[in-house]
Amino acid sequence: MTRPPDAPRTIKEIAAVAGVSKSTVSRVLNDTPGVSPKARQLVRTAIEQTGYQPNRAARSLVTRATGSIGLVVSEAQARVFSDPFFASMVRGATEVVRPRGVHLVLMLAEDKRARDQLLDYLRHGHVDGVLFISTHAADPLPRILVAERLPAVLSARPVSPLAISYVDVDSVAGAGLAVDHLVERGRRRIATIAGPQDMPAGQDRLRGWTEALALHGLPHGPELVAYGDFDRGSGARAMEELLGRGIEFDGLFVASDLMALDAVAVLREHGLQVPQDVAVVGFDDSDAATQARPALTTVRQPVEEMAKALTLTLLDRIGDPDAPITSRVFPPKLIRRAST
Amino acid sequence: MTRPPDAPRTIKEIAAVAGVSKSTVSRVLNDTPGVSPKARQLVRTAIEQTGYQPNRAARSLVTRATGSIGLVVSEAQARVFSDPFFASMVRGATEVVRPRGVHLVLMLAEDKRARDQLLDYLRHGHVDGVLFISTHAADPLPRILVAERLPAVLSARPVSPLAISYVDVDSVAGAGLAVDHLVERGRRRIATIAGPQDMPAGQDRLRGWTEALALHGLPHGPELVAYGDFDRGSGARAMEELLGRGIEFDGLFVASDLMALDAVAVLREHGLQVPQDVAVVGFDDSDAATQARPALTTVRQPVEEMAKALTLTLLDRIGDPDAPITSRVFPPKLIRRAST
DNA sequence: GGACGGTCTGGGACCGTTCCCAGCCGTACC
DNA sequence: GGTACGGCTGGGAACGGTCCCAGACCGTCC
Repeated sequence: MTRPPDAPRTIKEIAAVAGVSKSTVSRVLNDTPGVSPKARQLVRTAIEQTGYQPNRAARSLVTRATGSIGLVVSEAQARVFSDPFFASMVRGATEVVRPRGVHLVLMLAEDKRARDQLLDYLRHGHVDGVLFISTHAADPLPRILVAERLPAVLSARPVSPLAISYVDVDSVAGAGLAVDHLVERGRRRIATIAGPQDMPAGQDRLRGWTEALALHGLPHGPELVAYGDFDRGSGARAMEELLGRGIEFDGLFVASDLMALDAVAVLREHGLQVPQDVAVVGFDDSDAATQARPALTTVRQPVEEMAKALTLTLLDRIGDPDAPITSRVFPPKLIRRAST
Repeated sequence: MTRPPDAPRTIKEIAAVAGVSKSTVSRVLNDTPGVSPKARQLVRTAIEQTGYQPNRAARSLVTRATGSIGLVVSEAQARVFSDPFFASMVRGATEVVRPRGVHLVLMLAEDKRARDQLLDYLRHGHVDGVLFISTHAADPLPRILVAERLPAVLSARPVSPLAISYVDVDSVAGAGLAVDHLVERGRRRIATIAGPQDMPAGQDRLRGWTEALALHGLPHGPELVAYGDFDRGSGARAMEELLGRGIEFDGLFVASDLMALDAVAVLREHGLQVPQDVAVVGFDDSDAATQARPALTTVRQPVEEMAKALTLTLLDRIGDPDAPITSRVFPPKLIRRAST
């Protein structure tokens, strides 16, 4: 396992071992055509035997690329990390990046000062591209990156149209799945706790709820809607508000798991049973949803697959800055559990 | 804000602007003595004006250092990420690393194959050192890194003695704080749900409980102890076990917040009120502890401060491979909430 | 048989730093 | 006044790759 201390460290030494010139070794390393099969094989075995790996710095110096991409976490709070979304995102990105020898550099932009520093940093070519992770709505960073012509991609659809590739889950369809499931379970009056309406995810999930109910010919008036901000705490307030209106409902679709768990707790405090009195469906399929009692029925996004697609898109764009913008919207999946 | 397109990109151009040689510029950049105050100032303003930043690759090539450290996450599950510990760790490390221009490269080692690849990678000098994050007990990676003489530090005390710097919280003292607090609250029969006894944190927290109770002259026999594995789910089993023994207790110290939340749920299912019938103290001060109902009294580790200390230690060691091993144990703090 | 074209090869300039070394200048001392 | 020495400076050789260019070699065609 351990490499002998005199292992070749340079392309020159590999060339000597293989009996070719360093140019040929370089060609083999970069899969450049115009090398005879024999020479190619010679170099390959020499590399194999010696466990040689090219020097990143030397390569960077001439290619002017760093071989690393920034994983920019732009969020005031630590929320992104605790979000299971982040873990899956990292895992997916890592899987794409690892075999290509590209590094994932973690960068935080928690406040304005940090963001300015980061920007200055990115501008100086410390990374070849940026994988942007944010659940935050009005983040100015993506727009700036696009303007700076730095290859970048987004982990969710931006609030306003932007010349940037992103991946997202089909939130409208997801909300539809949730509603269909509740209807199938015999629920006829289905309320919703929606997310903030200045975020695409918030808008789409509400729209999905509305459209699906309309399709079923069921009520979907504003009296059945309360708003939260996706986060813990806001779900409880929204639930109290809904209950305070004195309207009846036997089904509830909540635009995020965290708010849904809040809602379940409040329902319980009011003596209502889940799912007997009110069946509840969340969104995200977070850890908390699995561990809750009762376990939460929810809508899952294929995050890891999305992360892979996103990372590939970024690498494409780095390879060719004029590569077309290719955003992909993934289909969600309903995860049936005890809350419905 | 935007840099003019003709901004100096090399040390040579800065030298021309400042009217000195590139050697002098290099000296100023590296804070090498032997530069006249006048020349130093000249160079400083030239750099200031032009927004010049040295080329990492060129520097790396000659110094044989990469200017980046690996943030190795060695954990089978995504658990590390959802752990608030991770978020604070990253924030602390970032704060230390950013002003020094050092990069944090995120590396996952989820399974054996990934670990082997990672090892190969680390050996080839892709990072200057490793900041190791793991809550897992028997991880072989730290030992290997030490053997490979790669500068590395650990985010917790290793299971068996190892020539490696680490930071940790004083778990014995933390458990003591919890017990003292329960006693102060008038509790006299205090049970515990301990962590796994093959992990330092598990051992120490149990020892702290035992010693504190002994000091107060209160019972601390094995009938008052049940074991879990720190994780969600195991706390419920342990709680059932304690209750099943039919012994009496009015206080409970649980070695992790996640297990504590489980325990509270089980107590409730058995018709017991928290804190009236049983006062409960957890450990970690996780997000979940704040959001629980009732909010959980718990023991907090100063994670961010620990992360900073740890990162500084690593940087020291990178600067001087023979720097002494300096592990630090931080004092915990009791966070009083509604569960006691 | 020579001109030509294609495939493959090797030499060497270059990327932007660091750092060694030689040389400059001014001062202090004999 | 010459020498020694100190602080300060600049030139240039590395570092390990990529890639341009020139040329070797071989087969084909007129």
